[in-house]
Amino acid sequence: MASQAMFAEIAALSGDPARASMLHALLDGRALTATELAKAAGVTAQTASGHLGRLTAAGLLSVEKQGRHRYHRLASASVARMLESIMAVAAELQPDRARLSVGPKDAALRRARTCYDHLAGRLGVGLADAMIAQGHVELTNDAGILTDPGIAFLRDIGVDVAPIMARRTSRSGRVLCRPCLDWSERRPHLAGALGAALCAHCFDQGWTRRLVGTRAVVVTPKGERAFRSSFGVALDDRGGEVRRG
Amino acid sequence: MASQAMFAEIAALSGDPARASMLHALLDGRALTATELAKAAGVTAQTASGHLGRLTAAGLLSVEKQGRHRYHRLASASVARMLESIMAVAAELQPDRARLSVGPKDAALRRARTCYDHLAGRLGVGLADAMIAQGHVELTNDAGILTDPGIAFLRDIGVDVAPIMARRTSRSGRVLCRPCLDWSERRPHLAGALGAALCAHCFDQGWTRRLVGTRAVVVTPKGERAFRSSFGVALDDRGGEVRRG
DNA sequence: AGAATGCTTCGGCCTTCGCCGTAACATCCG
DNA sequence: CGGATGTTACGGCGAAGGCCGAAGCATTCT
Repeated sequence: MASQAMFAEIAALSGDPARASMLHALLDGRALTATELAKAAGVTAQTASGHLGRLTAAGLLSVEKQGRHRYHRLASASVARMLESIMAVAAELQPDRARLSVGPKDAALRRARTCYDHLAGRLGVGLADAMIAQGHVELTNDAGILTDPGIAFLRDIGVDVAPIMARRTSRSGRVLCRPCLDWSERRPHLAGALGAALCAHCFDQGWTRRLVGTRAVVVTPKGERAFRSSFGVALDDRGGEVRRG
Repeated sequence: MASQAMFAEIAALSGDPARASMLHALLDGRALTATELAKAAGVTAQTASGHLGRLTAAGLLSVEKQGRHRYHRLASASVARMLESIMAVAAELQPDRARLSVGPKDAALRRARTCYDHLAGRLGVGLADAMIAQGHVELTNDAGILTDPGIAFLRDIGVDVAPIMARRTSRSGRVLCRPCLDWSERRPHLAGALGAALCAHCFDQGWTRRLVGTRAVVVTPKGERAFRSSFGVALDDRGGEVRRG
């Protein structure tokens, strides 16, 4: 089968440590330069250039030329989903001891991060849990549904629901959404159009801010208040559970 | 990050052509012996043994000893999902010309095959489409929902709905189901508990039968009648579209 | 017990490929 | 127009690992 060779090629490209680091860095959906990616992977610019060339030639990355910079990004959402699914397996196979002995950078990532176009980590799972508790969404590991009160809620807090509504089913008009297994929390959070819209809203409103050079995001004081008042979510700074009020 | 190394290891393991062939062969959910997998990968038994040892050590496969045979299978559903997601990317990146120039084995695979625990190919997509048309399920690329008439329908034709009903959401009791992007049809078919139950029923009733040494399945005459009468689905043998009556 | 089958281990060959140093090309800046 | 910065091309080094033949266990069959 022809696609079998393609399969192996894609997996092999993702399987080199340096390239894996680059893909990992790109998993937050932003476009990064070759130099930034070289630093992320811990290799020289020449080596990174070679890797990026191969990833782009295969179609996993797309490049955008801007002046003397070349911005690389994941070619499509399906590539992001593939990376997520590999991470899910990695998390599942990861011995528990390795998950406990991690540095402060990991702690920040586990607290809140972006996952291509939506929020993940304790924040992402916490927001999902809050919306479930309030009857705004229903979620399983396999699928999810956004309820009418949930649509009203999102509209209330100012989320642009148009891209979400565009995906409702043709027959009943119900709004389905995609869950994404959180590799650090091992529970589903909101992905798909809903997760993307919610994430975009958080950045627009200044509730969250990206940390440079990492996929981690910080919750601003304004965000703390908003998440508490609108969602009833408070993130414990000392690594504990998410609390719902 | 510790999981980053794990990520690269998993992808690298999946990225070798011989191992990719083995994983591919195991994607139908059955357990195969080392010799069968060696033949599938086109390598000698010694080489296959080495590969299988590495895949098992990493946790991607699980082994079951039975007499002088050792049966290998995918370790978990998340591994199967990962493989599917890589295939989805491969299908997306595949140039169209390569998809047209394929042999008869590919034709059989595209007509009907298993995808870990559910049906795929034109048959899988056709069944999904039929259930959508009759209002039994609603499906998007991201998620799906099984309607009350759909539950009744499945019960009518004798499907064991218990494992499906066990997954309904806690609040409203709605039954969500997982779509899976079909790499040959590029459209979603039914996966998750619903897809697994439906697939199991097809084999139980003798509607479909596995072809030895491949993931392809054949539709029996009895199956032809059942699919036509219960689903309104007829598969065109000459590679055309699925027809709904 | 002896033979056959399934699988694994070991040793050696050989290709692949990741890496960097050097150097060239491209773009922006003063 | 030089100089600085970002990126790519080339060549060579070295390690990793895939492959097989030969041989060794383990299990089953006769």
